[in-house]
This record gives sequence, structure tokens and C-alpha cells, in this order.
Amino acid sequence: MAATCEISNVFSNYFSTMYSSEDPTLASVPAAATFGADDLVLALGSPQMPLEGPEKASWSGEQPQLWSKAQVLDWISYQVEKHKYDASTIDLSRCDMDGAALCRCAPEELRLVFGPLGDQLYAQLWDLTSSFPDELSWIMELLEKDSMTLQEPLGDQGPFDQGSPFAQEMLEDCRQPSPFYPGSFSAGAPSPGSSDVSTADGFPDYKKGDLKHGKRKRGRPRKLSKESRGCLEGTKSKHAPRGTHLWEFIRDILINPELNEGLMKWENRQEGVFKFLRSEAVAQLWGQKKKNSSMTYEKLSRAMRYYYKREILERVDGRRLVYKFGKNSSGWQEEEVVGRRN
DNA sequence: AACCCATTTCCTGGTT
DNA sequence: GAACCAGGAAATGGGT
Repeated sequence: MAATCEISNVFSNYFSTMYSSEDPTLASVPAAATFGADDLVLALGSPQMPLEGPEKASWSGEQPQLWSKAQVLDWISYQVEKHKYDASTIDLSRCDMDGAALCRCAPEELRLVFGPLGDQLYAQLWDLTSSFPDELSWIMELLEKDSMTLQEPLGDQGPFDQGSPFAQEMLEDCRQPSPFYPGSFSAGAPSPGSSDVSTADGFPDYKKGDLKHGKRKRGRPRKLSKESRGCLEGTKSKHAPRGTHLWEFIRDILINPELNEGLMKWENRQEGVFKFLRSEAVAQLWGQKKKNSSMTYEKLSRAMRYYYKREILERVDGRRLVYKFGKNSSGWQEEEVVGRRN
């Protein structure tokens, strides 16, 4: 198995394969006023950073839910080292999972694979994932702005209004013993704070007309130059977080009942059929996540349609704004969601 | 550097 | 007519 080879390498070379940080100020936690998602993930890592000083592990700057397989292996190997555990007793073939899969594991499953270390892993994961309460603040902040600026009439039933019970629920939820998906919808989401130009003023001026006139180039708009990005996001990890695919973003909104309400809803949970209720709002949220101020439902839906071919989504004919998860999607079934919460 | 992947953007034409 | 759907074409940016 490739995964077995891979993990073996990781285990034996863990410390030599750690990323070296580009920013020695990682350990410092920014002031609340400028606290962004990137900062959060760093702050989270700090109490249990694998190393002191400028070096840090590949996984340490990201939410566990977003870890790639390699990062999971990194983390496991770190835990093995840390607890002086005998790695030879671990069934390496069962470590071939990404962060999302890892987070879905119940304690018993972890114990099954990792033996006594499983409990440690579970506890550590709990700590890591529950250290993101401010991620929720970000969502709320975002949606507060959202409710002010979205061109789509939102009505008053939106779940994200200021003072909505949602806020409290979510914050509390974060501290309950289902820590691994406290707000996975925001997973890896960009911060509204300092580093995100598109969010600095809330939702940016999105107007379809802007695109129609003045013929812009096709394709994705250029991002900030490396230099300016370095300035703003100097603490970001080298690799773009996984788990940031559109369908996962959609799924994560849906599997969180609080977030689901108002933005999207299940039409048939068993079948994986769902509907956009506030299509433009979801699109703008997606745009926020991707630091793309000009995202629209039109564009988002084009990306959704590409999923048909890959069978991540199935067509639902004749029903507007309705999609269905396909066989190549995962993590939305009730059992899976329940599993990840226990 | 070249390639691949997952979008993003733009577009035309069709449907609700 | 607006909003949405379908899908081609081309471009982008991140990862390998």
C-alpha cells in the first residue's frame, strides 16, 4: 500500500520533514480586534505546538477537519513521538485518511486502530477542534454584514441575525463533547479580519453589471501579488487547506442545522437532495471563503454542474435550485454526521 | 517548467 | 423579463 509506505516514511522522518516556518512570530496571538482565521489556527496550535521556536509541523496551522492525509500522518507521528508509543503496533493501512475522516472517528475506532494511544489522539483532537470558537465569531460577523449588504431580500427569518439564538447555540455547541465539527462550514475559511481584502468592508460591491460592461478577462481574477500576500498572510501554512471544495462547503452548511436554516435545506435527507433557499447568500459566502468578492450563484452553479460528471452530485430535473449528492460525495449522510458527533 | 485539478469567468441558448 | 439550467470554452491558481 502506498499509504503504508508513506506513513512509514513520515514516522521515521517526522522531524526532518517538518515545515520550517516563514514567520517567527507565529507564537504570538494577535489582538482580538485583528484576529483572523489564519491567526486563529495559529493560536490554536500554540498550546501544543510540537516544537518551540520558529519551526512548526505541517498540521499545526490548520483545523484538523482540513488536514490532508499527509498532515494526518504528520500529526499521528507527532503524537507517537510525543507519547513514546510503539508505532509498530499500529495498523498503518488504517491511517490512510484525511482530517475530515479522522475527525469522524469515534473514540472506540481510534482505540481500535491506535490502541491506548487512541484515547490520547481523541483527546488531542478534541482540544484542537474545540479551540476554534472564534471561527464562529467569524461566521456571525460575516453574516451580520451579509444581512446588511446582500442584494437578495433576506427576510427576518435568517438564522444569523444579530442576537439570533444561533450564535449562542453555536458557541455552546463548540464546547460540547462533539468537538470535531464545531463549525466545519467555516473550515479553512478566510478571516474577515486583517488579511482579507475582500472582507475588509463586509461584502464587497458585487454587481452583475460590472462584469457585463468593460469586458474583463475570462477565468479567475488575479489574487494579490505574492509580496502583498506575504505582508497580509505571512503566517499562513504553505499548502492550501484541503476540505475546501465547493461541495464540501455546501455539505457543511447543510449538516449544521443552525446554518442550514435559511441558507439551504434538505429536501430529502436520506436521498441527499437539498435546495438552495438563499442562493446568492450562499454564493457570497463561498466567495468570502475563496476570497473572491465577485462570486455569484450563476458561477457557483456552474461549478456545481461540473460535479455531475464526477458524480459528486446527481441531476435533479425540473426542480430549481435543487441538487442531490452523488455517490462520490460523502459526509452528509445522517449516520456519518451522527458518527462524527459522538 | 510542465502538467493537472478544481474551480472561475463568460457565453449562448433553453426552460420555468 | 427575471431567474435559473445546461454545458462549451478558456483562463486562473494551487499543488505535484
